[in-house]
Amino acid sequence: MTAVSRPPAVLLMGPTASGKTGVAMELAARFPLEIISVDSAQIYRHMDIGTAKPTPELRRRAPHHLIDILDPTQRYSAARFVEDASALMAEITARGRVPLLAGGTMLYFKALQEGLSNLPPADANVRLVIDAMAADSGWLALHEELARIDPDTAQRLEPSDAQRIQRALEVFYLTGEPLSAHIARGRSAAPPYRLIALALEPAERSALHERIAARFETMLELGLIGEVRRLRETYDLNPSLPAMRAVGYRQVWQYLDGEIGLARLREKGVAATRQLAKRQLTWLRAMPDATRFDCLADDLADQVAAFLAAQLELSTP
RNA sequence: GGAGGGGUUCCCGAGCGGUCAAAGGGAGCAGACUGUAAAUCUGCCGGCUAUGCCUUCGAAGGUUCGAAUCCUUCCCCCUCCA
Repeated sequence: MTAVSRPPAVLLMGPTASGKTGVAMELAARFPLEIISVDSAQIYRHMDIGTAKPTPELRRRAPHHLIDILDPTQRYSAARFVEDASALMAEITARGRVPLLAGGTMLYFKALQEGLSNLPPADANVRLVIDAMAADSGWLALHEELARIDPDTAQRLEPSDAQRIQRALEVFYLTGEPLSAHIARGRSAAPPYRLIALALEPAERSALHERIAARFETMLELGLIGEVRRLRETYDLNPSLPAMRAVGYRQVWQYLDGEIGLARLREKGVAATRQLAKRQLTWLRAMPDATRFDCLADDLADQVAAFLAAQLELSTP
């Protein structure tokens, strides 16, 4: 199969508050697309305001996938995303439509494009054991332990990077083989699509910062605090769950616990969002194959649509 | 009017004669990233013609070899007594 004869799939990437949803809706109105959300927070049900989830109205106008697929008590992963997204891409393509993968979870985009090594999934029990070991002897000791069983990985990980040390140890305990050995065997193949990667980036960071501040304020007005309160009443949640560590939710959690006041909640919520956007932009810069658009442009949707029209033309000779 | 406390680098805040461009935290900037990724971690963070120089600790003087640190006056802020 030549590159051009492979079916197309569009990747719409951008930092938070860059206007991805609006562009995606506009594209869906003009092309036969189905949207696959690439968002580690919008997968959660009842987390609507803080994740800036597309409204039911928008979701009726175009098919959306991978939204509201888990309860906030559950965990997701890059590997599951690749699985889910790949299956959906195949279905959508079979329907004669084009998958539009839109979102801001850059690891998921990367995993989809470059594949993943064959590694065991997370194991809650093993992680509990490792946590207990860390509580007992400290992460420094676990980093040393890792250095004995997997020197390559230990060297590349900071002794302070507890999360990755835990994962590396977990892989070893589950498989008896060091993480680096698994990785050395390569990655799964990229999905058989002609990927059209689009990146929304602000020409001016400060303008994005203004949008972020305004949007967080809007979220508060829409009842973000109440949303988190309801989540706490409905589910058996705790602040270490991935869902409750999401930007905004983590800060509201602290507010509801009385750790911070409203002013501080605003400050911390907005700052956390800016920091997220910054990390997303770092990912984007490392993806040189993406075609870039200034997300602050007035005619952004038109620009993207025009580019996409030309690209899709190539795919349907 | 009287008695105290205080003004420190973008913010909070330590420093209280030299080892101070000034702890620590926050924010910001840059980066890393393989089943937690809206997570986790790292570096930088007054300026420069840089193993040194220049500007900075409310303002202006002064003491001292040497001051963010001591003295004087002045300008603000807070608490308390009237």
